Amino acid sequence: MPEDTTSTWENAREDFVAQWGALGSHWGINRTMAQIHALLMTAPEPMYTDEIMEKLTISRGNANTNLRELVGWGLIQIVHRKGERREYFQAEKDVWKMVVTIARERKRREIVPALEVLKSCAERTKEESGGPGREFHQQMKELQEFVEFGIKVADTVVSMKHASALQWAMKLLG
Amino acid sequence: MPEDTTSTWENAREDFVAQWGALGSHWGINRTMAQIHALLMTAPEPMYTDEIMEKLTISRGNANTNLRELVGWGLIQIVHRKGERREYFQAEKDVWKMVVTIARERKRREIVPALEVLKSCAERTKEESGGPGREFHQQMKELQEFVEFGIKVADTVVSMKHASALQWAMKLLG
DNA sequence: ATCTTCTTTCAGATAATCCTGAAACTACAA
DNA sequence: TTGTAGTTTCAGGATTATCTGAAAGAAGAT
Repeated sequence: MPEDTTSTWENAREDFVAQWGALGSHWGINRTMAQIHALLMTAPEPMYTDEIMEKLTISRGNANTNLRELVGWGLIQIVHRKGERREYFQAEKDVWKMVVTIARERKRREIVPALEVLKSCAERTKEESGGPGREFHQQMKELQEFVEFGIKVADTVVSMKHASALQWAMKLLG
Repeated sequence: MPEDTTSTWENAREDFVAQWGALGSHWGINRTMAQIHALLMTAPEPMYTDEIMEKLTISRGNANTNLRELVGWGLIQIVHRKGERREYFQAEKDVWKMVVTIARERKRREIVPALEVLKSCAERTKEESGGPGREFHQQMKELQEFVEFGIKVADTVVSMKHASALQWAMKLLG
């Protein structure tokens, strides 16, 4: 087996990393952060900063910032090897756990603040007695209730174990 | 009632527009596009380009581009008034329909292409007999199946009428 | 055909985001 | 204390996304 050429799985991995990065940037997630995540998701062993820098050809600062960010999201963990000082990083590989984590974080960071604004918009216009003001109020309330309901459903699903969620979804499809 | 000050509901509306814009940009949607959408969602009457330009203080080119984009997403419609040549725009106000539209478009534009890459990654590594290559293959397959399953669930939910979806969700919540 | 009103396009300007690299920092070891 | 290995920070640079405005295009009205 030639050692100087990249193996098939490593080529596929590079495509995966690139696509994950592109997907991230369409969903408001920094491309590099998504790429690091993809890299760690598919890493046979935990990796350390310099390996990641080299694989993605990015600077130390960039790698460090995005690794911290990923730790902040709870998508990767720092692990230590006995006798070694440097930090290694590993990603959660279970897809369901990953999705749950992302859902929790996005809710906390984006949905809840948006909901607060909807509530405030509804509250401030509740005295509107007619016309456009009243219509606006109704609309904000409707939107608020929809989001609150959506949060409840998401919370329920996300608190399930993978198997339960699967079973539940199968029933829906059946 | 003083006519020279902005009414309460219009202040609330401005907050809503701003927040919707911010939310959009956290989810990979151009801020202006989201703002125009918010503006039209809360417009008592269909609006035309110049009104939108003024409300959001944006250029004609920007307004036009993002209005077309919104039409492309199916989130707003062009309407004509009899005897008038210019185009008016109105947004779908039903929240459920709106969510369904967004889900359909994002699936088509982002999820399906990403799925193709997963499939290709899995396909290209199916011969890997062991070690990291095999692990990678398994992971891609798992991810692919998860996404395909997610798409099925989403399609099912999205094809429901609002009332059915609500009923179904209520049962889930217990 | 020419005018008028409205729409579209796009090159260049602007703004938002992201990245680099070097210096500062931390902590353990000798 | 000095050295070494690793981590963090952040000012300035690079890149990408977005916006402007003016010119060109379209189509009904006269």
